[in-house]
Amino acid sequence: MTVVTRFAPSPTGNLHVGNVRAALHNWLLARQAGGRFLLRIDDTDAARSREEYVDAIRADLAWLGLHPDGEERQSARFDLYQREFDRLAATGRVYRAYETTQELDLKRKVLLGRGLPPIYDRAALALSEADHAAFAAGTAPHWRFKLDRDAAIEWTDGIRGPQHFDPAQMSDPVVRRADGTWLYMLPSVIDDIAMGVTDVLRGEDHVSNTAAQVQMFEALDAAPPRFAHEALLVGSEGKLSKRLGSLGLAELREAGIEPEALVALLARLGTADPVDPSLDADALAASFDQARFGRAPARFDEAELHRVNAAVLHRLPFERVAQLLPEGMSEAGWSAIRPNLAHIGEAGEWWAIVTGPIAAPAFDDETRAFLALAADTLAAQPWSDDPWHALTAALKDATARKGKLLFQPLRQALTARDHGPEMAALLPLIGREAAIERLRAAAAP
RNA sequence: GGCCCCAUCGUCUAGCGGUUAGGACGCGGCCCUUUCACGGCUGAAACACGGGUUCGAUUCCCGUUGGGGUCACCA
Repeated sequence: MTVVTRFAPSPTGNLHVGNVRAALHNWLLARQAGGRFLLRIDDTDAARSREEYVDAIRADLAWLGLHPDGEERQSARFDLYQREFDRLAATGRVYRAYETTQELDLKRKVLLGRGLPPIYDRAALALSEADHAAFAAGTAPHWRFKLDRDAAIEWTDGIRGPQHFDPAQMSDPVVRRADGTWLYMLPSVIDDIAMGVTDVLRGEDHVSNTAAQVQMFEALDAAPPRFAHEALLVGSEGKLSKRLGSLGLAELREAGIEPEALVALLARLGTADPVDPSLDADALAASFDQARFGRAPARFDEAELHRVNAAVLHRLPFERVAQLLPEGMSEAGWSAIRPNLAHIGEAGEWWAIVTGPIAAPAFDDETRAFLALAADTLAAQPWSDDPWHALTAALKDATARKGKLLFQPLRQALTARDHGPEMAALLPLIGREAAIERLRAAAAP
């Protein structure tokens, strides 16, 4: 059977690192199996869902290169939910309840206060038709899914192994609000069935949802998909690291992170496998393995992301970055400068140094004389393929200078910097005339 | 509080009764390089604690401590 995975964000905010990891892993899982990766916009909560977030999610996935093979939208599927809901109502698997939010809150607090788990007491299940009629006059019901408390819930989790849940320890989940709108739990199951989802890979914050949903699949006469729940990511801020929910893609992008870097890190973080900055998505997919992920929360370190970013940058081909580079920067320029970059934005600084003008430091008399000689030497020499080595070799013969004393003044006069990309690569980019000019300027008193 | 996960170098982790406790990132050193970076080699660096079980525990069991998740008319 073809593998079908899905990423099901709700458009109530921008994607963050945790979301993206889930999306990426589902994409990798589908891709390695030659299956399909679907995007499902879980916008059942009309009050919190916003169209701009839907667009942002699509844009973020595109930026990362995680192109969905299909897209669904829950707000367009309410008819389907109604039909399936009716089936459950007919068999008594959903029931009406009338407690207000405040009442439920109170019940929970009382239970918690007595050291008991806050499980719904099923009071509504004992209501008679007369009770319902009485309530119906003033209150619209919300609906709960009736868990089968006699059926132990079990599944083999792709990451956590065999799972057992006692339905008696769980509350019957509310699946429909009093205003008739849908809650996440049931539509998700209905859609997973309708969309043919074979593998549900999500964060471990969904484990208890899965327990309830396993019974929903059965109640709808469908076999549950394979489930896998991965440990969440935590931030690296201090000792009390919090769950990572805030770090958005937008700010990562602004910080100069390339999508390939985020993909490379997120594909491996939590496993023992080395992060692979090779830019090869197929290789990442081929080696993706749920079972290799640890079950303890992994720390997401932004500093590490920046390191991976540098490694990725050093491999990015010119065609990939041409649009992002300063006007006029050539492929040779990219090749020369690339190894010295941590973020692509820095390319501009170096290119500005190549194109000039530059503000070289002041030199002492002796060094100025040397730089004047360098200018003359360069002017007298034919411009070769490797002018840097031709120049330094000639100067080495003509003067007593060598090593740092030889090249450092040249670098400073030519680039106004103490360090940087290899001069052998830089000098041809600067060009003969400009180089002579810079040396003469630095030699002038 | 109930339930569910988890605990190995600074970090991510391998390990599935007897290992010089392995790898990756980071860090130190060396090499390469007429700079920095890149690259190559190399070094330092860990089994949370207390009880068991066993000839022998990092490994199995129990507890303590510590982390994470969940218990919504959010997803």
